[in-house]
Amino acid sequence: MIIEDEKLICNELSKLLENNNYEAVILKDFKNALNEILEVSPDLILLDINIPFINGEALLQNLRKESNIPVIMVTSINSETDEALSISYGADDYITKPYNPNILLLRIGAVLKRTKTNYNTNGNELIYKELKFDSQKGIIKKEDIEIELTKNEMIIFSYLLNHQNKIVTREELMTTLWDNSEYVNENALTVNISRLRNKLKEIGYVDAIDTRKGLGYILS
Amino acid sequence: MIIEDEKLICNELSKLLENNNYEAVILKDFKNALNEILEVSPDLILLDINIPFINGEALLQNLRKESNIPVIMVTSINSETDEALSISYGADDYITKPYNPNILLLRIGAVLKRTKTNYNTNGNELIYKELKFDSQKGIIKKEDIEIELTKNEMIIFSYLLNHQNKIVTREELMTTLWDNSEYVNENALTVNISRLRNKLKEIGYVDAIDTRKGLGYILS
DNA sequence: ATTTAACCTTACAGTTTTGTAACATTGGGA
DNA sequence: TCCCAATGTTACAAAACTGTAAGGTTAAAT
Repeated sequence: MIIEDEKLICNELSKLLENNNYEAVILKDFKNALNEILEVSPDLILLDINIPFINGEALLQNLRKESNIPVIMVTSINSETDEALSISYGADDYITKPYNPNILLLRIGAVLKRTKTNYNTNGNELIYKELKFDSQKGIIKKEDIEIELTKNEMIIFSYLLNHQNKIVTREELMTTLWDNSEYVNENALTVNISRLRNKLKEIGYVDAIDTRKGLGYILS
Repeated sequence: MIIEDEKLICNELSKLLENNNYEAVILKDFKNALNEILEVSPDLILLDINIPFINGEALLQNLRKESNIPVIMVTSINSETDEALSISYGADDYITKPYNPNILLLRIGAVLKRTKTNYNTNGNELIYKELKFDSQKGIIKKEDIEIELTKNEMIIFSYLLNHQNKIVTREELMTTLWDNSEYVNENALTVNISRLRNKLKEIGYVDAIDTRKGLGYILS
């Protein structure tokens, strides 16, 4: 979605995007911008910071209260203040006019790539050696073999993956698993670790999770 | 982690970061960069593109084969070619020297914020109106109330959330749920949707998931 | 207004998940 | 070397999850 008041630039951008297999929508009603954005729910917004009737930064700030749709700010002036503000208000990137079309496309591609995790269910793959772990469905894939993890195993494995090569304390894991519930046996964690290890063993990862006695566990 | 050959800049950066509650590590052995990075497993890398013994772009390219650690490229020349290359090789952002310390900090903050989904188990929160959904643990929070979703409900709700305001076909959901398994009753989806709706109803979201007969479902 | 395919609800039983308990093992310090 | 706290394993029963079937409801098309 293009939010920009100069018709000429709008059309240019539109063509550029459509020539590159994006679907472009131009926001018409600046006064009703927020509603229109949420209605259309675009995959990405190109937002000019200087448009009549509305303050681009304020719009971004309001949008961020309701949505994480990626936003690339387009600024006329290469002002560091604008840049700083855009980023702190939640823009995903910014570019200054006049822009180089190729760079704009690269930036759009880069933003979409790094935000797609939030927009595409299949973007949840974490990689561990030869394994791919779909942290949404809790499925570990090794070539053609697939292993399903239970919810607890998923939580533990995700946590370890996200802290690869770092020691993770038992307490951290306890909190992550049972944060807000009543007391559970300390041993419940040990058992769940054991179960996870067994599943990893099935696909040849025998010592993936190492115990550091007195400290915690480490995935390496 | 700072990857930079000018000692002076290294120290400046180090101080700046530590004054702002980051932990800074300076890469020493440029020839063994990739191993050292993976060993240290930093939360973010500041990578100068022009360092001796190694080509910054090549390093980034190699790093990206093994890890998604966020990288901010630091370039001396404001060359559009560099910029374009960095982004296409997988840098998360870039900044040109001489940099404004405040902007560098903002950019670091922004990159960490948007990438933390992959690095921090608590970064998996999706927002839907007044609800927060932890898509990792499958917990929906509304103020102080919490509701737990089962694995199937999690998958459906995540998918709908990621396609908010868009019609999602039953087939899409079937594939997402049972992609690689044997045949399941068409009705199994209906039942799971029904269960999810009931849980949403418990916290006051009665018509959150709307049926578009013949087309699919829409979360709005 | 009627029809009918699409969708919903409920109950149920097979299966999986999970915390607990009881006992086994381990590794680091004294 | 011995000891013991920390960690592992196994079995088990309660609880949760999930697909199916059977029958009900709905809305779009004729």
